[in-house]
Amino acid sequence: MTESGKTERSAGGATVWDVASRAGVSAMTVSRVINGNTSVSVKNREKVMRAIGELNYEVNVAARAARIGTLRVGLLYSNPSEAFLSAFLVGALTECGQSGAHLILEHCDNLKSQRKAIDRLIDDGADGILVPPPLCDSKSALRMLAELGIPSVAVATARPSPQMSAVRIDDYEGALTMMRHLLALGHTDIGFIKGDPEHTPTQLRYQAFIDAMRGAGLDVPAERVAQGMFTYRSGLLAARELLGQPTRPTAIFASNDDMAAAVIAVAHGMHLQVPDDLTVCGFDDTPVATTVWPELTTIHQPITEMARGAVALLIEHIRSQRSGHAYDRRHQLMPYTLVVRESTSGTD
Amino acid sequence: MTESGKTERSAGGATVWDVASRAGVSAMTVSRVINGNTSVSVKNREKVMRAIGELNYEVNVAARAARIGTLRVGLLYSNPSEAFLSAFLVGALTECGQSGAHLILEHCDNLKSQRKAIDRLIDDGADGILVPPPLCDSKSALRMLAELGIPSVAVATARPSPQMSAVRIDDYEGALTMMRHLLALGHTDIGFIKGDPEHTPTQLRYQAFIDAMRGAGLDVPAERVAQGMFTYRSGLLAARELLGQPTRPTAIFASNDDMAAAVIAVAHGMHLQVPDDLTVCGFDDTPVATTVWPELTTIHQPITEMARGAVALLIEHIRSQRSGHAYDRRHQLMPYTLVVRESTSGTD
DNA sequence: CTGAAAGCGCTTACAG
DNA sequence: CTGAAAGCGCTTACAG
Repeated sequence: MTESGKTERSAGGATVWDVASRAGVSAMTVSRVINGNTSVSVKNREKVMRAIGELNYEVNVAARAARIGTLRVGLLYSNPSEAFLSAFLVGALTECGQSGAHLILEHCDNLKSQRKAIDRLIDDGADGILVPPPLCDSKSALRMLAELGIPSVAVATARPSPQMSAVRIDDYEGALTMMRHLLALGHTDIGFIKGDPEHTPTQLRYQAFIDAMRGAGLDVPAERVAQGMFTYRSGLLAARELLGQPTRPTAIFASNDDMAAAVIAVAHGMHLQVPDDLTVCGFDDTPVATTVWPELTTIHQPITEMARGAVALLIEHIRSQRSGHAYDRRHQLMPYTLVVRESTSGTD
Repeated sequence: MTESGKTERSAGGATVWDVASRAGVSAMTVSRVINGNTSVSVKNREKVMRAIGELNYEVNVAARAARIGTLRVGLLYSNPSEAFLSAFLVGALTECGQSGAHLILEHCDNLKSQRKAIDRLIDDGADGILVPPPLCDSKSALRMLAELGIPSVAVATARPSPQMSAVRIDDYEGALTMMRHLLALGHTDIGFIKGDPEHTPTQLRYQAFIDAMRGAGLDVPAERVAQGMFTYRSGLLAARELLGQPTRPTAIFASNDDMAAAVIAVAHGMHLQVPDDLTVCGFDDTPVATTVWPELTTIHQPITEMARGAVALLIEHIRSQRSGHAYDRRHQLMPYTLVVRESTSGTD
């Protein structure tokens, strides 16, 4: 516990001056390079980049923030599940921490409060706004943001607007991957629970189900599809509908985890063993997926990473806007993962 | 979107110099006051405090971090529920963000990896360590930390060690509050599901149940108490045990939400309506409490706030240690709340 | 395209 | 107990 440790442990320790002298340029040039400023000769830029690599230089975000003023990232949210919000916040806060930015939160419900929440965010000095679901699918919210011209990034929307940057997974491919898993297990009679029609992923996940069934030469009778709303309660109803048929499907694909958890509860109520008597799977990989028993096979949507990416995109946008550059909206696709747990098994 | 906005919106804008000139002292004295340094005359301290209030001064954490080096807060975690971890991270990251500190995570399972994880945390420059459950109840982990003499704070342990600061709720009083709710609803035949015996809150929550029953002049037959492990699955087993008796209790108090969610699932399986046929309640108020239907009546444990408090305590400890002061361990009790939702009702 | 200077707000020695 | 000076690492005008 010596006092000397304090400085020694400082991350790397190289400064813009170290990089500058090694590269044979001024600190200013180094600063310009690390901030993506274009007015640096290719030659100098390369020299600086090399020096940065050799010295293992990392910018001191605290010092930068001290000079530049702390960036404020606004988060406009309505009523996502708590689990989603937590995962999202972890990612957003982590990235903000690393960039020395502050996160400010604002909640809203209806249209009128959307307007107010956005105004409050801007009054509080938000330099850009993060828009998670379901707001990222709200036309009115997106329009307001566009009119204000404030940098914003949509997260986990399935149909991103070209006007705005977005970070998402491919919901269609994700659902297709789950279907391949079920088909590979030998299931041919599969039920599906749709999500809230207001959310953009709903249609894509359903379409993947239909396409996969057709692709396998299988019929989809109307009684194998139930409407849900992405809530546990709606899953309860949908599961009773699907399992109350004269003949039962051997598997149910619920288009999110909350509804899949409800299917398991209903199945248990009917003395059906999961997965022996009924295979169940969800989508999203939220905490409930590992809370219930058996744990859910699901598609992992990397919410935390997506939030990090969204903050990074937002900061990039704000930066380039400040230095007067044009900024092209970016649509970033993140990788999803099929997570096989105990709720799915073969048909034999 | 004028450039001028950038500076205007800066938080308040008052600096140590502003405060100093208003208080008629030097910037140094102001700095000493805001850092809790003792060597300032009472008179000057008061003058500074007044000036801070009048100017609405807030220290610029970015500038401080630039000068002092970024503080690193280590988080040593093993296998809490994801929901707990998320809520905890949100609080810890928020507080770290506001203090300009960085959070570094390290995971461990068994004893050997505990040692390694702590070493890694220290190698990575952790200035202090946060210890959430269940590690905060691990004697070996606490001993290692004590031997190293590194500032640490236990969170949500029911029996805090006097050697270490701790932030927690009163588990006994919390459980008592829930019992009063059940008793007030008219329940006299109440089942209880105990938690993992290795966790310190387990005993206290159980004791409160026993004491409340005795206090109301009610018996607690052995078959009204089942052993759980705080997991959903153990709750499934415990619920079957409790509800499989010739006569059923009218209410079940599960000592956490995961187990309470399992009780609801089992009850539904037996065609019992919750809360009409069976009242169910949990403890902790984790996301699952609002995911299941009906939503759970539970005791809200303010994990996010507790994590914030823990980080604040830790930073205070590190600061005073650095400036050579002794630091008294602090045990902070946070307020819990009874949250009444739809899973509990009266007996008539 | 490039750099020398001054400064962001705070704190660490160093004096008194 | 108190303060004048120097500096943390970076960036914003200002020159060239």
